[in-house]
Amino acid sequence: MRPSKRNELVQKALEVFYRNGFHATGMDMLVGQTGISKTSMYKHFRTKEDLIIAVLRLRDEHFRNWLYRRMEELADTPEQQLIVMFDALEEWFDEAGFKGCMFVKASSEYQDTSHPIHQQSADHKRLLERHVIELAKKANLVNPEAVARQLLLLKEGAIVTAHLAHTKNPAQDAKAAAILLVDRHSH
Amino acid sequence: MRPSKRNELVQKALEVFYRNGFHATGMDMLVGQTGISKTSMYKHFRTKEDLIIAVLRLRDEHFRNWLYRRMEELADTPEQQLIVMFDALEEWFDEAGFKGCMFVKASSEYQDTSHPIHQQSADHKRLLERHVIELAKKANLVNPEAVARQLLLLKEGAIVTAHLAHTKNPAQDAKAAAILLVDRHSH
DNA sequence: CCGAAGGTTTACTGATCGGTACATCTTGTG
DNA sequence: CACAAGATGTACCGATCAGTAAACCTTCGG
Repeated sequence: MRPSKRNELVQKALEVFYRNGFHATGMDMLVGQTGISKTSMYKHFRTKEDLIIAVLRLRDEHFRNWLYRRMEELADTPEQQLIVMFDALEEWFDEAGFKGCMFVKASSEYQDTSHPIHQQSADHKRLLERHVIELAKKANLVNPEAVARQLLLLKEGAIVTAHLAHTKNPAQDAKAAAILLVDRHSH
Repeated sequence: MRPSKRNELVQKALEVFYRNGFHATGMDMLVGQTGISKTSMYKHFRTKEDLIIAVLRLRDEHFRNWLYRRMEELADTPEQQLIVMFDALEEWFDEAGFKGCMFVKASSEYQDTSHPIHQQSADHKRLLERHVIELAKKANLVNPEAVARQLLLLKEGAIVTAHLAHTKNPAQDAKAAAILLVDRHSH
């Protein structure tokens, strides 16, 4: 079983699911869009849900890697990295195919908290939170956990709002609030 | 055509869609859960999408009425009303069947910006924004539009986070940040 | 060159999707 | 009560859903 085919499937399925939604994307559409036969898919993944979970794992890896790296590229100090997170988000919002957070959408379609897909989405958010808390600690902020959670509320709000597009630039609104929050909690 | 049956249908469909999702809820399930026959449904609504739009309209009315009223009950001044919005949200999060924002979920399942369901969701957010901006103006805050948008980012973030449940109490985190924001913009 | 192991494709399954035709029942008016 | 108008329920439509059986290639040791 060549792993390259499997990776190719997950990669392409990610694009289709992100663009089209989970329930709205049938396995037959996946066949058409990926050029991979259905039987091959079911050799690699027992069910559609298993495929979605693999897709979310890949998305988690890609997104966190991208965001963390971009934050490091845009600023040197941990304090500034927390702020430029919102510049990185703005870049993402401006990308052509931007359609909001894949994990929010996944948990919207699989709402039961105990559902593996919902839990996978929650895991992603937990990993992000841990990283931002670490940065807040490195920045020597008072009450780093609380600041981190507040910054992440701004992040989630900005993503949702950017997708619903009822505000011109949520990333910069969020950044302004973030600057205030970080400033207030620095020594 | 008795309007009461129509209202009953929309009301019950709202509950099922909210609990179960839009694509995941078939018309047959709706028949089972509402006790209303499919033909009746299609006499009132040409398509499933039309029904969903009616559901979202009702949800918009109910939710905004509830939130606005609750904010007025919990505080007297416009400035304080902006703050206690997050106490009202917390009450919502603690309700038994809480499953996040119906409009975020709708726009997650109908992603195309030009889709009527997506636009309906965007309309709801716009109406909320207008109201919060008015409050910020009444509170005599500097740059009321910006503060209002920032508060709403916190609101959206709190709702998403409460649904994904990776943080104990997003409403109070958001409230703390809101107090800071409002304080910073008051004269 | 052979043959077999294993991945791939075609063609199909029962179930369910959104939506509809038509017969039946309910209701307001005389 | 009679009767027409309109709402209702049953039974069904083709299309599509997730998932599968079995024939079909490809590849590699000998």
